[in-house]
Amino acid sequence: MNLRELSERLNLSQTTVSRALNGYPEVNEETRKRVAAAAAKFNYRPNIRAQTLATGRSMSIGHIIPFSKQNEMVNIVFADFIAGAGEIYAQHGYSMSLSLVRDEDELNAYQGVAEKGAVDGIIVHSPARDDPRISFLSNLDIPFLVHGRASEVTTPYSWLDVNNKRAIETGTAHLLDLDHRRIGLINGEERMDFAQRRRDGYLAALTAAGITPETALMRSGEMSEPHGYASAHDMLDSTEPPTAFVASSIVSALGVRRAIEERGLVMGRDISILCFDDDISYLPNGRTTPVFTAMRSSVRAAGRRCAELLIDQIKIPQQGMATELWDAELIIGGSTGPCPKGR
Amino acid sequence: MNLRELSERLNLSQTTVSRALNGYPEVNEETRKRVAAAAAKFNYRPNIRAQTLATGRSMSIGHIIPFSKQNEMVNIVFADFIAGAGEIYAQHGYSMSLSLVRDEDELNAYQGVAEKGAVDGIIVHSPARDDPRISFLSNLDIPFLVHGRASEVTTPYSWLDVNNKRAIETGTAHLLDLDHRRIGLINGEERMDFAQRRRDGYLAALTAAGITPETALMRSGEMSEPHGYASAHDMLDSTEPPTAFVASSIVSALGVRRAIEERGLVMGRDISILCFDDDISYLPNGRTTPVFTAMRSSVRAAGRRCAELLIDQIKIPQQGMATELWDAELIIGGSTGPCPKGR
DNA sequence: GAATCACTTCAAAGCGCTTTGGATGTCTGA
DNA sequence: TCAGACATCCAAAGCGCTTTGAAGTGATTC
Repeated sequence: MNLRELSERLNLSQTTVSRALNGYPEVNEETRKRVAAAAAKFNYRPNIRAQTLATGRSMSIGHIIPFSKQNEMVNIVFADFIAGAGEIYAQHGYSMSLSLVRDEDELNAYQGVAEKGAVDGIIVHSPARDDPRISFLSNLDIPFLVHGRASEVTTPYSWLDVNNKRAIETGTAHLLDLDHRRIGLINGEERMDFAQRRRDGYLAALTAAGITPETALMRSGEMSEPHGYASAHDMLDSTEPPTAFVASSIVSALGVRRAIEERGLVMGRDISILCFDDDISYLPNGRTTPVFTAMRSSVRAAGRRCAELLIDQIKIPQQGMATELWDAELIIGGSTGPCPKGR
Repeated sequence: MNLRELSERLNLSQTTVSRALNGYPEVNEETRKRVAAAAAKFNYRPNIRAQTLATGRSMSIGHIIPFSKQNEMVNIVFADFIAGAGEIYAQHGYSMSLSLVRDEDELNAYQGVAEKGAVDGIIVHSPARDDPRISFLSNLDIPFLVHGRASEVTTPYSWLDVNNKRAIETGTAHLLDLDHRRIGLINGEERMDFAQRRRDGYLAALTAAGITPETALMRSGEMSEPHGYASAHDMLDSTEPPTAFVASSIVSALGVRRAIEERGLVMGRDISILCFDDDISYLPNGRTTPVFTAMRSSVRAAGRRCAELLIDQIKIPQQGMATELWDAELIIGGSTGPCPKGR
């Protein structure tokens, strides 16, 4: 059943039927009801492909995931992000188009997707410090929004980010307040902008407390359980082991905890852990009493907000760039405590 | 730059240009080269919306995620699955369309997406035992493939599943071989087909060994770390605690481990854990020496294969239903050992 | 009674591609 | 010399919708 058939059955023009269905004012209320009834009766649904061709809008938002970064990207955090974004897309009648492309094809993919008119807007994930995608997309004349920032990119662009530096600075300062002096950092890959900023926050807090950072206490790598474990394991094996850890994600924190407990040490008493908590739905950090003391910021909420901002931008293109900086919240859990005496 | 413009510059008809670009034989090799050169020069890309309207194919596969099941669906496993599927989609020129819909709208969403012609095929995730989506989609005349099975659905459909029953039966038997007699089961939600089958496998193994199952030793719920922890915690508190656990996912196993270690018990010596391991990329179960003894089956590989099967079905609709049953592999890790004497 | 207006409706022209059904010219073989 | 085969190319008709520009009503106004 298509529009022509439906309009023939109703003895109306396609114009009128289309307008009735799309809520245009210039159609008699009675006619509109007749049309609506017939549409329901014949189970008519406008063909979306024809619709997008006619309107010039695809009603879909693109997310492009590069392959080699896959483990970083199609990850635990990404899943929650798209859950949030998808919620908003649904509300506004948009769908989400995911494409996975080989790393070296990524820029091409953006271009392809934009010029082929497959999507109305693009979300850029996990930017690196000097991410080429941003200036590339700027030249492409398609609305896009970055989840995160790219410090070294100078062209203006829309973004939403957590204040990673301040978050980790606050978290580290909290450990310092508990008299910890040797604090290990287990960071994400530092070519990622957020990881770099977190490192900056860590360094800033130490420096403010008059402590000289030690490279032996700073690790970076993928935010996985084994990497958290291995990093903590190494540091705890050293002659001057840390008394506290800052972990860049709850997944690495799980690994750190394992390394601690493996030694018969008690988390929160013998060794403290503070981590960044993206408030992931199925790896929750405890409901009433959080397991880990953490800097928390919901990535799902970020997904929702990114979607809103991007849709705004698509609807009203002439408006300027949108930028939003969120602060993470310090959550006190059971994983931190005062530095044991004499250490 | 569109087809008309391009063909005018080349002094050729749209037909010829289109055919040249799409590799049809009835075009002179020299002409084809001219066309290709011009297309590259003017950076021409066919508008995908026009293309899909003209061809009647949308070149995209739908994945629909219901809201209330979100925590089950947009989860750790789902992320890896779509990573696998997306890889294959990219190879075949398909894109993936994700939509999140409220639970009560889900059937409508399938219908909408199918009848509006938004996608060429659909992947159904995490079926329940009597999943209404399957017969619904069967009536909708659109290719679809279920990742998992729905035991109580009688209409034929295409699916790919892991032999969950056999997997957990094998795993439980392994624990029995180690002389464990009290084995706790920490399962997923049993309205899900896979969870039911895993329970069946657990029961079958116990029964075969002449052991009467106890409801006190069987839990089901979301496959999260806290649920794993809480379930194990409870069971270990009972008067006759289990000496081994079967966990339905590596995430719940992490919780079980926490409950064990919290008591100062050693995993693999005092208490054994066997879990189902979906071989998730960023929660890997150890590389050379697995942390957990597990029944392993890669969900990413399943995603890849599901995509292949579905694309096949889209390309050759007249072929019958595709079904594939995969066996999980027993991986011996450090989390299991013989049952301590006298227990 | 003519002119104006608001309210409805419609025919037809796109949107940018693919594909059908020729048309044209060249070449072959009898 | 001419039918048939072959190789190339093209005009035009879709695909199913939206939207422009115009037209047909009565009702209202002067």
